[in-house]
Amino acid sequence: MDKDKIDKKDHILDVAERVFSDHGFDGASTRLISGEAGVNMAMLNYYFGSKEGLFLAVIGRKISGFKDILQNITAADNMSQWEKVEKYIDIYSEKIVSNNCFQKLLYQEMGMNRRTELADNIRNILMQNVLELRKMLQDGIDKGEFKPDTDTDMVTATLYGTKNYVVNMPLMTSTLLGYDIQDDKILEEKFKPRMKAYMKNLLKCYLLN
Amino acid sequence: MDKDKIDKKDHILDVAERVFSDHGFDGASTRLISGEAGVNMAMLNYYFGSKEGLFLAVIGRKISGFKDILQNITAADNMSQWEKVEKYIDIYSEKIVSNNCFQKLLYQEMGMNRRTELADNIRNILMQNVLELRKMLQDGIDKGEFKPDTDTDMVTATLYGTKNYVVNMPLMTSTLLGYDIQDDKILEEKFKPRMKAYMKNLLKCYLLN
DNA sequence: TATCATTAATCAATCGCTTGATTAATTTTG
DNA sequence: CAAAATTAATCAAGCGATTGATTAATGATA
Repeated sequence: MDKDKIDKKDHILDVAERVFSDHGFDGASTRLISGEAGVNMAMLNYYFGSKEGLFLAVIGRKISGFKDILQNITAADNMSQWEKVEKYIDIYSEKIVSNNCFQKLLYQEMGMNRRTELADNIRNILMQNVLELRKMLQDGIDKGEFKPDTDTDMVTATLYGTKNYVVNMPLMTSTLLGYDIQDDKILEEKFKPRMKAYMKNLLKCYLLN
Repeated sequence: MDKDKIDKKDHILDVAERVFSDHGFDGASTRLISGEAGVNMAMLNYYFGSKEGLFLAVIGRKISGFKDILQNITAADNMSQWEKVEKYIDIYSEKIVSNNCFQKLLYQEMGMNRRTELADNIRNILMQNVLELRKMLQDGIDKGEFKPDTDTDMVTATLYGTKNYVVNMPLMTSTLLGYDIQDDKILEEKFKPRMKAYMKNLLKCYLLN
């Protein structure tokens, strides 16, 4: 069945996502992935062509959809630029924090300086989101809603960087914050609201006149 | 000669540090490291016992002397809390940005969830710095200099996270910022000042009444 | 000082093993 | 039956590590 095939591919992708983010691209062997997924090793190549193809598929699956969400925000005419930023923070916090497994994966792979086609692809995809946010900020400046001396690029770095810092080093930040952010319940009830409130507050002070 | 031996080991460590942070632990093969360092492969094992030993040596060398930078600031009595924060930003930007190679290495290792002695050591050392900053912020609140609703822990995440984001993903942020932050000259003349100014500005808005 | 002994440093070659990928054979499916 | 899916077996390449041989440096001896 086509259905079963898709389900199976999806299952492989689920497992691969976890294994990749636990061990990194190099550290995650195809044997380990296929073993954990309970499928024959050759299936990975059969379905995804190569290890890199599998990795791309993992990433591609996650990224599709996020882009659309962003453009809905930026396109909206009935919102002030600040309201858009707030909305962006909400969506971003909600989306990414619950997918920290994937996020770590990205961040790890991007940190490496190897200029492969894979890395370039990822970079391009991420860049689209980043540029979308920057545009949102720049529009706010142009409309006189945000301070004219706003460093839009650094604000982007702050938004993404703050979240990455917390999520990518859970063992450290859990000590810092005083609760275990790897616990889903705590993450949902404590960290997400805190992250949203803080981020809005921080950027509000910086951006608004 | 003893001198030559130390120099050579140091040279290997220099190269290893770069290669490790470029390719990650798994991605950096001993052949690549020894090749780039211009030494025979066997020398790595001869000097450092194993690949992991080499990795430990790279980190160990950096870690020594990391501590007392901060305490000079926090101890100063003739500065306002905000001035201390500014000073901290200056030192931090200066120190870390120029060591971004090592920094990337650290956070890469921390990102992986393997609980090794190595990872724990790194965490502890980083934690000392983090707590120092938090104390500085808390003092500011207690003295009524900073807003009472300041989220000190998230501020530290922002400070460290923003820098990490830029430095750890140079190929992406260089596109974003419009210049190559891997170029030392540009880093020194353009990025460092920009980073300092932005960070002070951002936190000033958020912290001060 | 000159000769021998010992240690440290370096090398090419190679070990056993794992890697990602492919093959050819087999099973399942429609 | 034909096509698609799945398997075990196999491949060359690369991995970290080790080996034994060789050279350079140092120490000991007389």
